[in-house]
This record gives sequence, structure tokens and C-alpha cells, in this order.
Amino acid sequence: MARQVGGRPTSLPAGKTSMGRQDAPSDVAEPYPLSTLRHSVAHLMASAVEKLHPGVQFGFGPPIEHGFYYDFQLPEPLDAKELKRIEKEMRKIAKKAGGFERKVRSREEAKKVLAERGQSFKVEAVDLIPEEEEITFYSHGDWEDLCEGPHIDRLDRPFHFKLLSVAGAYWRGDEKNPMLQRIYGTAFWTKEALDEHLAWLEKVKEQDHRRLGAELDLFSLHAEAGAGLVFWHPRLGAVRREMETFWWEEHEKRGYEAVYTPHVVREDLFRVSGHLENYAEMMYAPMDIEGIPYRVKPMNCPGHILIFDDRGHSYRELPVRMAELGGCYRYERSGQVHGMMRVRGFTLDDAHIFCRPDQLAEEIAGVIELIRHMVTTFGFEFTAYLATRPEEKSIGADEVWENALAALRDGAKRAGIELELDEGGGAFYGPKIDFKLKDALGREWQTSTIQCDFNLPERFDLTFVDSDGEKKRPIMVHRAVYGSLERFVGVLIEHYGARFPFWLSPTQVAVIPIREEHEDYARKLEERLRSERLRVDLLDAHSHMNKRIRQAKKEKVPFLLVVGDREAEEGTVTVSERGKEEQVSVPFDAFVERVLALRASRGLDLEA
RNA sequence: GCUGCUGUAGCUCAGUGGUAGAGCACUUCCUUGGUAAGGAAGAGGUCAUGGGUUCAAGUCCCAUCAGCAGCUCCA
Repeated sequence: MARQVGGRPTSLPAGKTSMGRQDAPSDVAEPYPLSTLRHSVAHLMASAVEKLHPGVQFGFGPPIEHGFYYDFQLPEPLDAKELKRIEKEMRKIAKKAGGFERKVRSREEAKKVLAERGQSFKVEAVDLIPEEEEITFYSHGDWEDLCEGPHIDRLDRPFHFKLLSVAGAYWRGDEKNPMLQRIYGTAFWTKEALDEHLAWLEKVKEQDHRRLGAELDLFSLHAEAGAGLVFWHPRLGAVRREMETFWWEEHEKRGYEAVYTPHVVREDLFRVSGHLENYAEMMYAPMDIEGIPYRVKPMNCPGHILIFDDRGHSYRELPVRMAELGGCYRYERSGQVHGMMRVRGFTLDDAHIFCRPDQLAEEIAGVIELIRHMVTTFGFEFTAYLATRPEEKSIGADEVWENALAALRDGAKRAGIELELDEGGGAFYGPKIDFKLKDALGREWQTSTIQCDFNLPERFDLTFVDSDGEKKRPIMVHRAVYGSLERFVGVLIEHYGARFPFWLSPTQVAVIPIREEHEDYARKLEERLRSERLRVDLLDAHSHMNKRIRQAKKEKVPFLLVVGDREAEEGTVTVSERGKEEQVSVPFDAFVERVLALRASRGLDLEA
């Protein structure tokens, strides 16, 4: 039952991975692709579920990137304990099930057989299979399923699996449809591979920004403040300040100018911009100020437009590049908010470029260069996606959309990057290039974006005076590097596992005097480091030295300076560097010089 | 929003309708220690919130809020 008709796309469609069905060599470690194994294990799981829960109705059960799932409709909820029972039953069935058998049925017969078994979702699934394709069934033991295949030959081969979680999922991914129970699991040919995957899952859990955020005093969320609203603590405030400084430096170098705009403005502004028409369900409700409705901004663009439109512009002054770290609020449904990654109040690292049509591709190339420079500084690889016009809710003529797409393609070409296609993924006002960053654990995050907009200039009737004295329409580019500071810092926490590069570290240097009598010397070091605007923490001698070292290491401080008699006398420090076993004694001045160079380089490693 | 689950000390978590617990963290004292857990004592709780059942509720029921795994949607 791998056919993904109408379901969510999966990275490994089972039908595309066919190897010989009957003649696989039995003496190799991986006789079939993982997706084929996982799909077969999904069948095995479904048969076990039916054994334990007669009357269950089946949905889809495909292999996915890291495993497989199968959807079930059952009167009773499944829980973790039940997963154990199902696993046990699966092992039992696998032992005696023997091989998979393939059977072709006519469309009518298939529906009849499935209807007799009460499998109404499967009957619907038959109708989703294209006319010209064969309707096939696969069985193992006495259990049969509508399925495109392929499968491994026998279930008594050695392989290793684990059921991981259970969650709700709409039939065919549509929230208007009934919700089924989905069991996720994974399978590998070897125990080592399974263990490695489970270790990866464990690491993902350990590096979860919500866990690290609480553990390391980085940020908090509060029920009494409301869902999706983030409180940045001082230690993460330091990281944010560095991110902002870096951001402004790189923007000012490229001709961006800072602007500041209000958080709450008259609703009419969003009527003109089209937000009320196209974006209202994402906006906070209006508030009444002396009889006039006001709205909290979900985006900064209308404000920047007011600044641009406050006076006339000559073609000579374009492009105008306006930048703002603007606080925005968007209504997210309660089930969507997630730590710092998905919030209701956030800071867009926003900028709008107003330019002439002949400047567009060059501007886009410039933004791509900026994004590439910044995200690689953080150590990310990225993929760029070209997102085209959405099917519902969009504004503007087709031709305008085509022009914008062409400019985005041209800009990418000039900047020398490849574009993947994201059909229908554009904003309501124009097409865009979205960047997905790949983190240290191999996961992708959507952050940076470049959006072409021919529509807002139209709506606000923006103009500039061209060289021929005629009024012309400028083009607007919306763009963000971080996307939102909240999401980006969340990604950074997970990417680094909170072992931030030196320039970003909440605490950069911990000074640890061995005994009380060394505190004077330690304090001198602290003052000097602080005068260089380094973030330093003096852990005084009221508690045991080992305890203080343990604390500093737990906080993942890049450099610990341990100082005692010897150091105070010689003017040195004994440096314990994050990730290294051995300690080295160096003159304090040399240490300061080293870390200042390291900070200035914004290097990823502690070596400058 | 939907399905399921969860909410007990700062953190991780025990707790069977009948007197609220442990480890770590914290405070004080002892220990003066050269690179990841020295010792002792102490303090810390509206058991998320509001209703209900009961002689009696952390425990059972309902609602609300928040969180978790997903689905759907997104920066």
C-alpha cells in the first residue's frame, strides 16, 4: 500500500525503488533498498495491528525519509504500551509469515474485495489509482493489502525495526477529512544502523533548543503571558546583540539604511496594502482607538512604503534600501506554536529595496550574495527554492508574475546559485526565493527569503521620475536573512548544541581563581576582559574549584582561565579550551590578543 | 484548529481515594582544593487554574490555560 496518491509527498516513493522481487541474493547485508524494507515492515505492522485490533480500517502506509508510518482508524486510542505489544506481535508474525505474494485484480473486483472487508478508505484509494495502472495486492501469511509494491521477498530475513510514536493524521492530509491514528516506526537491515539512527534521535532530543534554552538560562515562555511569546534572558540577549551587530554591519556595507516604524497603525493602511483581504486570518484583531480601528503589524512593508512615498524620488537615487529589525505579531493556531521556531510575536530582519526594473536582477544577485555570506559565517549549507504563484489568494496579472520570476532566475544566475522549484509556494503578492539551511544534524530550516513584489507599488501608487521626465513605477523587493531572529536563534542553538562560536557565546571566558587569595588577580583579569567588551564570568572561590569548573563546562564556555600562585606571579593564565583535554599556560596579554582576533574573525572554531 | 498524551520543588521525575517524596540545583557551616560530583545541616509545594463527585481528591469527572508527538498551515 505504498501508493502516495493524494497523500503527503515522501522523499522515498516506494514504487520507484524496485529491485528484483524473487531473486535477491540472500548472502548480502542489504538485499533490498531501505525504502523497500521499511514499506514491508509497514505491512507487517498493519497485519499485527489487525490481529490485535480486529475491525481496524487502514489508511496509507508508505516509507518516509527516516522510516515509515501507517494510518489506522480505531475506536480506541493507541499508546506507547500498545506499541510494545504491536512490536511483539510483529516479531511473531515475521517468523512464520514466509514470503510476500503479489496478485492482480480488476478494478471492480478490488473494490468488491475491499468493501467486503469493510476497508472504505482502501476502496477510495482504488479510485485514486490512474486508469492505466494495474491494481495489485500483496499478501504475507493470511494478511493482504492493496499495494503497488515492491516488497522484500521474505519476512524471516534478518532486519531490525522499532515503533517510535503515535499521532493523529488526517485522511489524505486534508483537515476536512476524518483523523486517523498514525504509528511511526523505522527499520534497518543491521542492528548497528538502527542503533545509530536511535542515537541520532537521542542527539536531536539533547540539542532541542527548548531543552537547552531552559537548561542554560537562555529564554523562557510563560503561560501567564500567552502562547508563542518569547522572553529572551540576558545570556541569549548577548547572542542576539551579536546577531544584530553582524546584521547591521553587513547591511550598512551594502548600502542599506536603518529605519524605525510603529508597531500599531491604522487598519486602513492594511486595507490599501491588501493584507486585510489576503492575510486577515494571520492578523491580530483590531483595537479601537477613539473610534478608529488599529492593527498590530504582521509585516513591516506598509510602513517602509510610507517612508518611501513621503517625497518624490529621482531615478538617480534608486535603489533605496530600507532596513529594520521590526517586531511583528501574527496569529498562529494554538497547535502550531513551537518553542522559538514558531511563535506569535517575532522580529523580522526585514528590508525593502525600491528599484527600477533594470536594476532588479542585480539587486537580487546582491541579496543572494549577502545571504550566502551571512549564513555561511554561521556554518550552514543551504538550498535555494524558487517559489511560484499560489493557486488560491494572490493578486496581480500573470505577466507581472512572469517578469518577477524571470528577474529572480536572472539574479540567481548572476550570483551563481542553483534553484530548486517550489510550485505554488509564492507569497500572495509575488514569487520568491526561499533558502533552507542545513544544520549540523542534517535537518533543513526555512529562514532566508527574497520576495519580488510588483503589486504593493501599484496599490500605493509609488513612483519615481525617470530620466525621460516620466513618472514610473518602482519595483519592491522584500527580503530577510534570518527570517525571524527568534527562529534563527532557535536554529543556532540546535545547530551548535549551544556550543556557540566564540563571537556569539553568552559567556566567552570564565575566570576561576583556585583559592580566595587568588581572587584579586582574577578580578584584574575580569576587569581587563570586560574593558575589551568581552563577556566574562568570574567564578569566585567560595565553592570548590572542581565544582566551578564543572559549572563552566556545563555552560559550554569556550575558555576557562584557571589562576593560582604561579599565574598571579608570572602574569599568565592557564587556559582550558572547550573541546580540548589539555591545558596550556600563556601570558595573559597573549590570551587577550588571541581572543580579540578570534572575535573579530567571527570564526566557527576556537582557533583564530 | 484537529487527534492523542502531559502538567507534583528551580530541573529530572516517583507518588495505590486517607499526614506531599527522591536525586540534582539552592542556602549555611565544615573542607583551602591545580581541571567534571568532599562532608553535614537547612530551606524550598495554591500538586497548572476553576468547578464537580466523595466523609475524604495530587489521585476520579468536567471545563479552561499551557506544554508534548504529529496532522494541517507558516518566518
